[in-house]
Amino acid sequence: MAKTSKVPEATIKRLSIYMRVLKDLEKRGTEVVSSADLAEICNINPAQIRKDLTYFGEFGVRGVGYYVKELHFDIRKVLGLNQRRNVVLIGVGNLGKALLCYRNFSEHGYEFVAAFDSDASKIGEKTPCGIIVRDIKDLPAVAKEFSVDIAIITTSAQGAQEAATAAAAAGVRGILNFAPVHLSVPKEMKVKKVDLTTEFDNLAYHLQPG
Amino acid sequence: MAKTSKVPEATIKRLSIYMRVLKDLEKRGTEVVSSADLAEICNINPAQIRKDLTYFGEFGVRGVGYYVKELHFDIRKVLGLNQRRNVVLIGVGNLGKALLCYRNFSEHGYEFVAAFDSDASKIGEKTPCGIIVRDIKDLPAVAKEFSVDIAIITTSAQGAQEAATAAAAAGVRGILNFAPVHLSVPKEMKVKKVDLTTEFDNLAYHLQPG
DNA sequence: TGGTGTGAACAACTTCACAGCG
DNA sequence: CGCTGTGAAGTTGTTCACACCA
Repeated sequence: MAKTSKVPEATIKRLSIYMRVLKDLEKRGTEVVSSADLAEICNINPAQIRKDLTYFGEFGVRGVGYYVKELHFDIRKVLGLNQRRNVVLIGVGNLGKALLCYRNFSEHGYEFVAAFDSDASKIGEKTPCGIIVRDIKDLPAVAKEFSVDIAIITTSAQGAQEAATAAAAAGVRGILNFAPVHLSVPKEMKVKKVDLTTEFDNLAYHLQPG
Repeated sequence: MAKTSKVPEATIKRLSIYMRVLKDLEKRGTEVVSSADLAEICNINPAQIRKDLTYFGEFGVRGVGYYVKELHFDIRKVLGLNQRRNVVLIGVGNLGKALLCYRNFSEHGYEFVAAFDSDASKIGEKTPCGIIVRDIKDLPAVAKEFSVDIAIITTSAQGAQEAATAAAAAGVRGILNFAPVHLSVPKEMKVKKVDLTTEFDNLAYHLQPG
């Protein structure tokens, strides 16, 4: 199996969606699911689903479909979700505080181990969820102690590049960036950007007549 | 100008990014910018930028570049950002509360006019930012009073479809969905999905060796 | 029979390369 | 001369259609 010939980024994104649906189906006791069923639930073309899966192996049974439990397990493995991940957050503003409290992450195996800010007046502050804000200077020590591999950046646009550079220096390898700027990082790192204002602008565009 | 022959969704997304950069350049007093300069800042191919712009007109001057102020104005117009937009939020959990406090939205012309929940115990509660949680049943009245065109859904996965249906019935035309489910809506509506767990999973995948 | 796995056709988007113009 | 605007080429991702097999 696993001939990683060249997997589209979009496929990875969808695998994560399939996984969530499978988790749900498993909880409900569904044993078998076809690509057509999954397609219906996710609103994705069935052929797309089959193709996505075959990038990583042959998980289905012809004439039957996919065994839910088995496929769920296999996708988890493909995505590397069989271990919990330690996460830090940099930039404890409103959005940062909210994400620290967002329980969903922990349920999916992502654990906040620390939060940082460069604003001296915030350091030592205890966030609603019980995490204490630390000086960004402590990041390398924390990253080493907890083996942190993901950083969430929720600083202002101005502070984001500095945060990314600090994360890179501390050995963090993945960044989820909420600041509205492009980040330059070493090529072995992976950055994903979430740009909420862009999403709004996009809706605004489509709201226009004509 | 404006021959809307068929604009890629990706182009709209990028226009929003260009706009933010132009806003910044304008503030700094830069008068002219070339596609190469913009490309550098946004980390996008220059030809891509020129092509994106020509979907909506000829904004540049050959041999010179683009006048920052002018282009900024023109893109705002294209995106339909010359009016403020009223927004409601449905589902006042942690994430919902945080978004209500997120000042950035207001700075970009998006104004929260109300927040809703279906949980009776939350109704009447005042969020940190001063918005009072209302019964979801009041949505139609509020939508009519304020001419709401965008709803943010931050309910649980279970509550999301119901929220979307309510929004649709109230005449809302755009949805920004943070719940991890596909929403069925009338075809004249536009839904954008923000899936934070999927983003994490994506990072986890890339963290794997090999 | 029914649903997977997959090459081949198709569609969408990106980049190149250069003509055209200030 | 330099940078935009753009057809054409290239690349990437999606859908079709059907062979194949439990």
